Amino acid sequence: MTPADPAPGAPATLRDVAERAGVSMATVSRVLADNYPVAQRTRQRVLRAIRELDYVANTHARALRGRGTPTVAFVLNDVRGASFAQVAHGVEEEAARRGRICLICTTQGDPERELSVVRTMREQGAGAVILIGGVVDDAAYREQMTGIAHSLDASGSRLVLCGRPPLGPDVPATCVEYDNEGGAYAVVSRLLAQGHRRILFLGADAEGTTTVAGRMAGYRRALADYDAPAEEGLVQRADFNRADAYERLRGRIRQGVDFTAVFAVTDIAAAGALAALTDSGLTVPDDVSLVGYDDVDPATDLRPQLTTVHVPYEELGRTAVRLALGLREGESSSAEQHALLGTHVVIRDSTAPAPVAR
Amino acid sequence: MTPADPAPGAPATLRDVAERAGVSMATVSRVLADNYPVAQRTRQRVLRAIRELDYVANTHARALRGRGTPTVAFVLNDVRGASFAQVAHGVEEEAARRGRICLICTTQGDPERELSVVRTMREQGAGAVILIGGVVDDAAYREQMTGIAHSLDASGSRLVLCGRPPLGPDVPATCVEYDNEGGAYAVVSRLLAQGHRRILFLGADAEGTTTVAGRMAGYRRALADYDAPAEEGLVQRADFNRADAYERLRGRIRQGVDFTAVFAVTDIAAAGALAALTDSGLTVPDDVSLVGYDDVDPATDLRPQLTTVHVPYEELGRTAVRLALGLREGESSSAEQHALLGTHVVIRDSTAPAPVAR
DNA sequence: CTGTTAGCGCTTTCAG
DNA sequence: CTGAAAGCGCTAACAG
Repeated sequence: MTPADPAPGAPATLRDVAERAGVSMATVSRVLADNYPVAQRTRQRVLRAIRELDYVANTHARALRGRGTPTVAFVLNDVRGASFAQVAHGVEEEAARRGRICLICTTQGDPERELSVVRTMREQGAGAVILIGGVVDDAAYREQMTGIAHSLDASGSRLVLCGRPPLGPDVPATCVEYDNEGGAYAVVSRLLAQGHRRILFLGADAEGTTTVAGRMAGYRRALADYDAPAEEGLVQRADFNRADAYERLRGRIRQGVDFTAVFAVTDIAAAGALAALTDSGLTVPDDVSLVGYDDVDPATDLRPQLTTVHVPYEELGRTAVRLALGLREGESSSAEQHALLGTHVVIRDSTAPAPVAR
Repeated sequence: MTPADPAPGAPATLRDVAERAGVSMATVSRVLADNYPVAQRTRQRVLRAIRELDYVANTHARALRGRGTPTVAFVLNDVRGASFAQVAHGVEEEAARRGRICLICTTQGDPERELSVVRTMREQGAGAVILIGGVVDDAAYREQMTGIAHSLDASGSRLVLCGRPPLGPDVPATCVEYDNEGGAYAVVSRLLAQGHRRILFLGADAEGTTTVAGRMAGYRRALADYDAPAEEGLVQRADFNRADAYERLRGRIRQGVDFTAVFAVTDIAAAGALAALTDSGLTVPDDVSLVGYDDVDPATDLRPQLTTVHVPYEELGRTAVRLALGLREGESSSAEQHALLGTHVVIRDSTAPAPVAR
């Protein structure tokens, strides 16, 4: 074995390369960085040594020295959700375009774990930490997030809240929202304009996460504007998944159908709702109209096709990265550190005018 | 400003903490690691300084010194695919359970980018690099992967091929497959047993990726076993998405329906196929039977419900992590570095006996 | 053009 | 129990 060979099991180091090429470490470093004149012959020798030893630079040592590959951290509940996956894709895309690598971490909806993940990201030296998904917006949460925002800011990083309300004017955090409440208002208004008066809200959560709260606010505002009843009884709880939406609505229907339309809080819930309605012998939209929220791909296959609210999820992810990184690079100013993306209703076949008599 | 305060914009370092607490860096380090006796009073002082300075340890410096948070890298085409997202979830889960953080990277199906991502992961010092998704299994690919496997092995890491064929006995790589060909054989056999003879294969790709090739092999073997015609004309090309499957099948139907069943290469393709059949005035399963592959969640909403092949995607991800990390930790032996998970047919409502006459 | 040197922030012997 | 000091692998002055 050549003396310049690295120990087996351990990766080759810059020193190994230097020894094998018969040059100094600095020269190897310069060949790698390619930002300094190096003689052709020397460069060739170094490159050969690199190839022979299958050398790759150690990111950690680089990062320590200041020149680390800046990463973008993206924290979400669960990769399996279609809408969050879309945001993740937007983030990945924009991060890649800017030569950043992207770290995706999941929390399984546990705020505890969210904190620990953010901490890890800070240790990691991420250039931006993007958080997405609804949360329970209480004092404890705001305080904690504000702390994180300041910590991140102090380490030269940036907190981005995506699809969550802003923390306040003095908190150094970027906020990328979509018009959650407006989308709900628009889609429910449409139902009301079609003569529906009793509209079931399906998918209220016990905790009151921001996403659901916003959609419910839009629902309520629309009802108020049309003088429709806003009974507590028309708000139906359900967990954030298809199965629970199905079960809850089936149960509800068994106790009598006192509504002519259903506003499902997500397309996934709408899928469950559609099955529940159909399985109960109700026809959509003739007997009951149905609308969803999110406009995710899988909803394409619902029959009748679902009227829903389109959310620009991918754009949300791209914007988050753009603003956060742009800030450090002078592309965007701190005045632009709040974006509100529009939503719009997509009309398909799951709604019809309310039946005249029931 | 206290002299012990770190420069603004830069994170606090261990030295800052030490100065503020009036102890040596070593002591702080020991408090952090909690693996050495430290006097109660001293520990309290240190902890307070840590809190006051909002200190977090620098991962890179730690990694450099040997005690880095070992990461698991997961490389896939696109987070938006439901099946890959499931694998990703399995990986996340198992990695988290073992205290590893998980780095998810996407390649957009570009082999070039796959290589560069793997390289980055090696620089990063990932404990395992998990690759998933079909590939074109040619000599160039095998050679390249073999190289990567050896490189990773030499750096104390491990390459895991997930849902891809193994590279060979002498290549230090872990392989976690599912019975791709067997699943296709089983589901096509079922169609044949129901009297279907002319079964359209929908979703052949021009390149011949391993996933499609395996499913096609199962299809062919089943046809052969039942003496059914294996005409080239019954193999229909289509890209890996719903829209193309729809278009291709519509076009095909316009030229005449010379088949009684369709085997769609994925559930997503099946969704497109179902729409194409329905839009062409054909009833599933009365006129044409339809089967898919993957058993992903979104397929739940197809009507009629789709008969398909279940693939244990989440388990695939968990197994990948378990084997790769277990190897280094002595839990699994190198003999177990190949796993073949089973698949099975899930019978729902999209198939029926072949019509007697057409 | 190339080599020497001084750290980046942390852990870990080895001496108190 | 605590501190001093040596490096992990790399880059960036500073000298040749």
